[in-house]
Amino acid sequence: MSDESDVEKKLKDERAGKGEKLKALGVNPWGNGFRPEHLAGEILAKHEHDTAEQLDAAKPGPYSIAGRVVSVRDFGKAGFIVVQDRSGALQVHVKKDALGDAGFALYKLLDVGDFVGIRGTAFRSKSGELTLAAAEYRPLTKTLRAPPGKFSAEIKLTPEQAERVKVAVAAVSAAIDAEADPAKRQKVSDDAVAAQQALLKDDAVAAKAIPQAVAKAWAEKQALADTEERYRRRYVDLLSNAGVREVFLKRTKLVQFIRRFLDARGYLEVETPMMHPLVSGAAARPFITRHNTYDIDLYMRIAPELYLKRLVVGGFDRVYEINRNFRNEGVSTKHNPEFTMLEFYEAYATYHDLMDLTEEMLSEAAVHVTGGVKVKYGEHTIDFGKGWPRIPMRQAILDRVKDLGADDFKDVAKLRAVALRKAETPADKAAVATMNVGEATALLFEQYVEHELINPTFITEFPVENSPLARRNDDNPAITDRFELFCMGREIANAFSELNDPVDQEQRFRGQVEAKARGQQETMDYDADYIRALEHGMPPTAGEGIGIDRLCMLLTDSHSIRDVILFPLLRPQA
RNA sequence: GGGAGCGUAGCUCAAUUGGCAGAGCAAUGGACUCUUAAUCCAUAGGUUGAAGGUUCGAUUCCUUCCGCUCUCACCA
Repeated sequence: MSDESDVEKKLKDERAGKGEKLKALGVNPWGNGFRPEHLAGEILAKHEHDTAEQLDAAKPGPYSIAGRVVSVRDFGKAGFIVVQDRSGALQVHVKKDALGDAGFALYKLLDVGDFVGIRGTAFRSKSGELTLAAAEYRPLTKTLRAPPGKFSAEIKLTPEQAERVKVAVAAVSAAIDAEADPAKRQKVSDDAVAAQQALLKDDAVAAKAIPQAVAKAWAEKQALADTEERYRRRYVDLLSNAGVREVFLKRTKLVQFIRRFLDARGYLEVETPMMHPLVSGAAARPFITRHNTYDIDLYMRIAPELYLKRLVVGGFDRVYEINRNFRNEGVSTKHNPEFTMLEFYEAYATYHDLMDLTEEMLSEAAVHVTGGVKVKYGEHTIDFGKGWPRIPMRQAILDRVKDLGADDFKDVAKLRAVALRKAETPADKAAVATMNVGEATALLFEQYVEHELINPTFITEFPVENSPLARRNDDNPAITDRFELFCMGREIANAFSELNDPVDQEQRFRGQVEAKARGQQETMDYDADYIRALEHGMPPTAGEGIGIDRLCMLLTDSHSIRDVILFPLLRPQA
């Protein structure tokens, strides 16, 4: 990770030297102009069921593909290489007979990781793998740096087979890890593979996949594992770890699904400012940036909420935005300074309608991204199947704190006393001592309930104190028409019927300004223009925000937000 | 910001109480025209994250710094 070592320079020089030799043979090592007409995955699918004899008779093709060489097995005057493009990986057989002396000399200058173009016909190798017999070999890009360790190629299996193979691979890995002597590991591995294959003899395909899967597991282990290097040089991580590619493909699928889901319901996708003159829409500390010509400071947005609601005032009564928010706060496995948020607003809907919508959207998203409503996350299985519980916050607390009664929610002293039981530091205890009923209720929820909510659960009836933009409940002015969705002990969504009473909103803004004056850092500014917009009339509206990164973590079994963000923020290296 | 842990060859990892820094893969040279973690023979590859200290001797013990991971706090 430090400066380039002599070894690194030497390895690079060796590859650069092969580039020079290519030039001497009349080939630009970074040339252009090869236009592949087919994809590896396409060719594999087309001939999936063709036998070796059928292919020998038909000689289908010629096909042309281009991609990165992820594996080379050389036999002197012939060799097998595996070429990977965006669709998958296809084996190619090169031999001196077919390419001629000149063409074969180019192949001899190949390094793993280079890009090549291949033209040839399809056949099945003796071991049954669909392979392209290269009639033309074109070096396309010489790579100066070797990929880290082994590439891992894709293997196609049904989910059931994949699960059985996974169990078998785990057994083989355990056997290998138990053998301390590296020299004996090969034999241990062979024996374990044979044993696992015997167990799966009822499923020939799965049994056959075991050695490949073991190889893949081994390759993943040989590939880039250093977390820092993976995050700093994501391109290397992506090109060497198939599992990482899969996670980000799933992320894209998730976002595409959400767009289609909302588009189909008449929502309009919009883009609102990322640079705000005021801090608004959430309780968070902002990044400050500067515009030179206007000579003003601006805040990177912490939420798009007030702009989206202005659009509802303007008549776009179903809008959504999927975009970045920026919060100048701590970094952790669950927090990145910039993160992606879905916010959507629907006029004439209530927060009850949004619970229905959310349940539908996320259960369908789970199926779309993972193939089913039951999603594995670490030790747990999350069930996204519809019928999620909807529990008022106070009820959720009462269910778990047995010596608390419904009437105690009027008694701030009693609430503080219960909260004190879990307050550990002196600072926590001091904070509890000054809390009002709403704040204490919210704290009790965090202390006793939040972490226990594994399957998706709606919590409703939030105290008005920490909901400055939400509509008051008609029957109980102490609570708001709001819910948050919890899953795996984390907040996934936050929604409420919007406050559209300009007078009430003005008072709540003033409350925020006063809190700021008292020294509270995470408050909203007074937004006079937003009040003015409400004075023009916002129809009754419900709105919701969903953290896309965290949802993506749940659906991809990722345990750090950095595993679902392509380029997470890291401290620059000295 | 607090606490705990980690950093050894290009990659993945070893190194006994503080006693000659090793292995597999990758690389280099050679053999090999159906391999798929190809195989076989040979070779080379290191400022053990950085700086300082203790010691006859430090990858190992101590201090400081850099980076990362986990965790707590703030937060979504």
